[in-house]
Amino acid sequence: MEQDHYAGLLLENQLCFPLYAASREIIRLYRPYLEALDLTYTQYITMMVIWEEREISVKQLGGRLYLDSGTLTPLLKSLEAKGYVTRTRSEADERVVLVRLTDTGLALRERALSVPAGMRACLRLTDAEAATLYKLLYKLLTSETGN
Amino acid sequence: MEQDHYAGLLLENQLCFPLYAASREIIRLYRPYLEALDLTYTQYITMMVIWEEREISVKQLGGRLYLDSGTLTPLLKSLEAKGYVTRTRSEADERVVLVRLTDTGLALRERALSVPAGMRACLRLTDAEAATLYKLLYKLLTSETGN
DNA sequence: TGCAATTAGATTGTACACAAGATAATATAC
DNA sequence: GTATATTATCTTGTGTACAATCTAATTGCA
Repeated sequence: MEQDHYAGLLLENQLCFPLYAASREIIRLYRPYLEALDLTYTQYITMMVIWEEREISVKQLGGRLYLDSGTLTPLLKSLEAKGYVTRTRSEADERVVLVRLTDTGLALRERALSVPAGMRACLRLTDAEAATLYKLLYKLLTSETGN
Repeated sequence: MEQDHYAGLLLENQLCFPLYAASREIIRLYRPYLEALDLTYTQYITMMVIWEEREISVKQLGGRLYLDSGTLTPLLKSLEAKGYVTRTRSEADERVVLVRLTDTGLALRERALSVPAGMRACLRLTDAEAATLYKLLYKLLTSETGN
């Protein structure tokens, strides 16, 4: 009786909890790999976008990463202090701050090349499972904005 | 050529990123529901375990939630300040702090009953998709500890 | 043109996460 | 039985997250 009534509030019946816990566990697994690059996990995924784009505004970066300026501003200042990027106001629109990859930042990409394979080896999922998980996570991520 | 070489470092080819981003998005969706209960998301899942156990040590709580005392100590002090739990040293072992549900904390459970259904309505996943996702997330969560 | 609305970014304040180190209590080895 | 190791928790410091607020620049429109 009571079990049924409160079953919805049991941790083991939540979808959010394994999502939250697994996310933190994966980030924890990245730590040793990323420490060698002097990057945190958030800095790492930020660098991924910058490696791809070479130059991008804070706003666009936030759109890609689902992060706002409150998180990105200090993070980008830190990446700038490490010498991986520069931050300059756009001349075309002074509101915009453009983040640009430096040579040091580009060189870091080479050293980061081994990270993804190392991480994949840590995860005990088959390729099919990983693909299914990937699809479902993106469905979650892109579907709930309407509410 | 270059694309292939660096494909592993593209954000869109990461499994970790949608995991991380979806986790934050779901927690963001919980916010309006939990604000009415004066709980953050982490406090909410902590209360779930305490509602279930009534009394639990900080260590056991950390095992259930994958959180350490550095996170839990201030969080539990905050829950204590709100009147939902008490924190007392175990008499049997003075190293252990026992967290106990108060009457106020128990009453909060009633008000939390509507949260899970409200959240499920926000997620546009079928029951089958949710079940698959749940299974894969727990596989991730429980399988990578060996490395 | 001129001004209200919008936009991009920075700042502030609160709350995690978590590594690293400290402290006190208990268990273990000898 | 005592020295040592282990354990549980707390504390400190760093780095996110994110809401709310602020500022400055740009856009839109009457």
